[in-house]
Amino acid sequence: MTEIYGMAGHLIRRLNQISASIFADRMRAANFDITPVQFAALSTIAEHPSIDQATLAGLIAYDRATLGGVVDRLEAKGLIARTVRKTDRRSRVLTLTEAGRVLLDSIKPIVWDLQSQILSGLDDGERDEMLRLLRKAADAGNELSRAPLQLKSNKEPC
Amino acid sequence: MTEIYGMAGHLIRRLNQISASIFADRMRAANFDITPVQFAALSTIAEHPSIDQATLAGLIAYDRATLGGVVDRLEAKGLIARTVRKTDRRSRVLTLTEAGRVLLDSIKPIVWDLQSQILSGLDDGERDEMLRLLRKAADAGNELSRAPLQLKSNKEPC
DNA sequence: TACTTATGATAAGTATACTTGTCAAATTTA
DNA sequence: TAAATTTGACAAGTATACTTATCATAAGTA
Repeated sequence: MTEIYGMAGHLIRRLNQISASIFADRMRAANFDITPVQFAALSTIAEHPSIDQATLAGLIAYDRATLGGVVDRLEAKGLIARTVRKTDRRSRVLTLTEAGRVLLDSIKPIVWDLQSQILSGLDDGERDEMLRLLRKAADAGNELSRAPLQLKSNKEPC
Repeated sequence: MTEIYGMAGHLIRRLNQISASIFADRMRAANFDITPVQFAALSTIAEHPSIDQATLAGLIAYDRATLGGVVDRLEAKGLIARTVRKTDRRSRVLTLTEAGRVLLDSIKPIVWDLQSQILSGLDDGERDEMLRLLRKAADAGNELSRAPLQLKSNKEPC
């Protein structure tokens, strides 16, 4: 019937919209004003204190320009602090504030819980297989993305 | 290690970015200036001549406001014509122009071909299974999306 | 040490992808 | 038929998600 419905790209886009909607709904229901990227950034800063923006962008697979805006908003909300690194005055070092840590701890269980809702149409076996295939496809296509995941840093660890 | 990497939402977002990048690369390589949504709109208008914007939005799972901008750009490029419907002066009726039809015919084979590239990390069996699971998950989650797919029209057919 | 190159960040511009609100026109209901 | 509701489209505002360009600072090379 309609041509696009079976296309991989179209289905992935729709599933991404569903995923984003669920995230927004659950956050709003719990009275938190946090988007998916903002969560990814907060979570990764918590695991890598004093990370710089470019490295963070690589770890969550974002381009630097987009991440700059995300970081602006997190700073405006008082969830992170941004300071110039002494050893390299070009780079801005990111750390969670106390408010940021408290918020992250509060939303983590919600974010974990909502993951299964995203694939709620699938049974347990299908969900496992879907996650395996998603991981495999995303890894294989990584370099085709405009903002590939970059796990290796060419710097000393933060 | 890093918490977000195994999450369904994160993987779906990355795969969507990969998909969008591949689409953009292939269009640019063939010297076409068309985005994925614009293709979805053109393709669906071709299948439903004289469709109105709201119905089109439902058929490609977009909200009306976003689609308004997409349609603006397609009209500005001379690919579609937008006229006021006589039987309902609120609604704008969309049709492909000759240029739109020629363009659509040119890019269709490219779009078909690029679908397999999106899942190039998977073997044939895995790809079929992935498409099945994507379809199942997207259908099940449809109503959770902000812009659900709406196949049934409450109007007479266009 | 001067010169080149690379890198972190930002700025400006485009295109989604939504939200809320408004307006006009149509439909339904009273 | 008048009033209430619904609906199609658009406007304004926010947040990604990119592109290209620029700037400042570092690092490497001659």
